[in-house]
Amino acid sequence: MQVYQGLPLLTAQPTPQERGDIPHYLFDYVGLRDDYSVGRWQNDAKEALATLAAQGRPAIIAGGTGLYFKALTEGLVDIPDIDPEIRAQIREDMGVKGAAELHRQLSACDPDLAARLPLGDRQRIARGLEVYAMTGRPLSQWQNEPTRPVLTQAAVQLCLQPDRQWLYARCDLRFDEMISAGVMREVEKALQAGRPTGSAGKILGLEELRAVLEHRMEMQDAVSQAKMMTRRYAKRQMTWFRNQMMSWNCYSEQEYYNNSDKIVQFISKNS
RNA sequence: GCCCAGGUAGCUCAGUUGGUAGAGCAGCGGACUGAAAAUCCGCGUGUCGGUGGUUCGAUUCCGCCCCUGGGCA
Repeated sequence: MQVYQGLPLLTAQPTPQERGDIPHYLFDYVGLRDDYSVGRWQNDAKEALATLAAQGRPAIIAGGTGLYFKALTEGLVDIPDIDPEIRAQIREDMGVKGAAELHRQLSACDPDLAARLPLGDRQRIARGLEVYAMTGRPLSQWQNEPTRPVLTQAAVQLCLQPDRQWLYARCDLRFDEMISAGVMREVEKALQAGRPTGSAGKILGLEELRAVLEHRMEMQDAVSQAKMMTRRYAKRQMTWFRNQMMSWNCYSEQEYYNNSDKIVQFISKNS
């Protein structure tokens, strides 16, 4: 979400000052109405890494999206881009016919995928259908192809796993700080160009603040709702980290908060 | 002080004609291959305010006490 333009506060992007001190890549460069995906990010990341490598500078890749890290460490299958019309049609069908009906359709063209997807998983069902419609080949077959990691050089893999209560308190504080930093003005301005159509529409807090601007919701309710969504997201991240990044070096909040020196040492020793 | 109405899960409440209780939201666990700040799947987590009594058995009936809200003084 930090790739999007126009909402640096709401997406908690590094400040201009931070960006001035250290070059940052892949922030603030995608239109709010653009389609974006792991695939595009993977390509952009590959490019940025090559740029840094050419300069002989080390890269620090920071973020909280498990899937994006996975794309880096394991790679993605080389599936062609989907025709926007196909995509739009399937999304419309999803709204009109419902997930269960599309799941039935998926069973016909990709039984293996359908078998492992719940009837309600709109997003993955739609993905399966659009890949088949675009390529004539089931997504489950595509996914059997071997992938190549994007990260070719050895990397120090650090995973921060803070205490749950501490983390939730930070989530709440984060949103309060956004409000006092003037995020409402930022959102109002960003929405003047029209509503985000793609994944940018899912930016945490955007929907709630929009409802406030349109007088459909009280500020107080919007804030607590946005905080709740943030906490849920953090919880999902923790689940991913716990179960998908077990081989990473994990630090709990207590450890990294008090022992940042140790972490810096660890990084410099291992890189 | 008196009279009502309440005290059941973290919250808002339902319910048990007496056999230790269930919804929504919150929360917790899990999945994750191109929308991932997404999309899903699973799971009640409880001294039924306290204390005596009646009863084989009380969260439920009765007494007293405590707390909250409203009314009368």
